[in-house]
Amino acid sequence: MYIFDSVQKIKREFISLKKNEVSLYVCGPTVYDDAHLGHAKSALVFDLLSRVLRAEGYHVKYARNITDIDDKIIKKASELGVSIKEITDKYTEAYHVDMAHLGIQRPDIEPKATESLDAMFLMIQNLLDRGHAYQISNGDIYFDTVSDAEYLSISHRVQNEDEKQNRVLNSDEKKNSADFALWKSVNDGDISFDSPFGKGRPGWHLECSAMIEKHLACENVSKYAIDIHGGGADLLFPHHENEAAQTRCSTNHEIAAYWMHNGFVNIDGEKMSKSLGNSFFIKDALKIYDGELLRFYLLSTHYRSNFNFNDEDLLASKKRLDKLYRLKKRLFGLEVHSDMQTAFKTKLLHALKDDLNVSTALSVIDEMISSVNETLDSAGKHKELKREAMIDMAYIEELLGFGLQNPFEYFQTGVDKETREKLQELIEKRNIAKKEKDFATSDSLRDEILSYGVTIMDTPQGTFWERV
RNA sequence: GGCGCCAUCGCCAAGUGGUAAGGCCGGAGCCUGCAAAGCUUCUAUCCCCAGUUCAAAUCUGGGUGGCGCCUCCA
Repeated sequence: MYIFDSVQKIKREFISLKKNEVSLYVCGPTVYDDAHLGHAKSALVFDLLSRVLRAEGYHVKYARNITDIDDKIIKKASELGVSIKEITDKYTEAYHVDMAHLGIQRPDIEPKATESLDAMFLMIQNLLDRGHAYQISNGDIYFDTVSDAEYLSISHRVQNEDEKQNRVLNSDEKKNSADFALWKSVNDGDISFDSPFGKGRPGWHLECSAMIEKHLACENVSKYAIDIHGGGADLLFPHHENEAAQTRCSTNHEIAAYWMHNGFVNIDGEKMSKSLGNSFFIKDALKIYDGELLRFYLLSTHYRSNFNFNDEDLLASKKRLDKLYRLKKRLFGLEVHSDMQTAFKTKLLHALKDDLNVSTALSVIDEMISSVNETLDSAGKHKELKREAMIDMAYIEELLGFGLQNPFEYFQTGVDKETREKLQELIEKRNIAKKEKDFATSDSLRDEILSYGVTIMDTPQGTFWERV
């Protein structure tokens, strides 16, 4: 397995801290609103990663957090006059529903900030004890960035002159403008939590560091807490930089051995943002597109590239996914359960092992589809070939998470029962006309069938219709 | 302004030193009563300039053009 480490900025061979085990932590959503396509992309990428690692034989411990303490949640709750739990429960559930539609497996652990406060207190106390944090007069606790010689080693940023000047100009008690809050004290009756440091709420960077320590970190094994830490590219700074600093200074290890950051999703060439009014929520996309198609499309480009979501490309993806299902149609009826290794399986995994090279993986799939179709065309009954193709298809389902539907239903989704029956009736009539070589009638029947927004195809197995 | 990423066929997109994968669209053909589906086949020298090398899309330098982060963000 090779992984592009976005901190070292090179592709590195992946060597796990513990033999055959991988700990993976991905920054999950802040649950104050519906998830958009960007959340989908990130969840999809790391879903794929965990599948590939498992296929490689690793026992994967995958954690993706739910940030359920956050100023935006509190703001929304107070605006609506409800508890933050009402907000977070609602959007956590919505997140799970969206992810399920995209075929994303649930992570092994889904830690919540509200359930990890003990770990945060411990970390803050450690940082205070070790002289990496300080409390100011209003009760806020800050991380002292100057006390960490390695600060900025994750993002490779350099402190500029402005920031140094800010330090002097700053009227508050922060020692350095780059210092960030570990604990915000709250005295104004806002929603807050009790802590050894007084009432308040944790800084958002702290949540992830603490949850990693609590749920994933392996002690005394190496100089790293976990194997892989992932998230969106925008999290590299300041979020991950600060996470790394907190962990480094409060424990005896660095936070992660490998860092992975996925690229952004843009809509028709524009950045998704609320101010532009083009946030594309998953639940809205699902009203138009099949979840599996969205999975296929969002996964079709390398995870590190930025992704430009648009209808034209999505249609091309649909046609590509259709090919897979057409082959599945041809193989329909065959039941195969086998762990048999095939050349295809080896090639597919090999592609994905290379930093999740999905493009190559898809080309391997396309070539398999073409090759099987070709053989099937040239010499009808190839039982062994069909069996092997079925095994290969099952592997695609397992590794990439698409191709799971019944192939006939896949092409017919969204057509009601009444129409189905009508179509079946028309097809039978047409087949009779065809048999009698009454092509004028059969063609007019076909026109009628087409008017239902479907297309038909005559095959050796009979006549089938598909939604256009 | 600081740090960084990217530029490959009409479109999407791999390849990162050894002579350009794959998909969509399009052309031609096979199959088909005609279609559809499937199959066969055709279509790029890699933004520009200079350099390194036996050899560069791949490395170096300089342009040009996109984009990201630096504030909450997947």
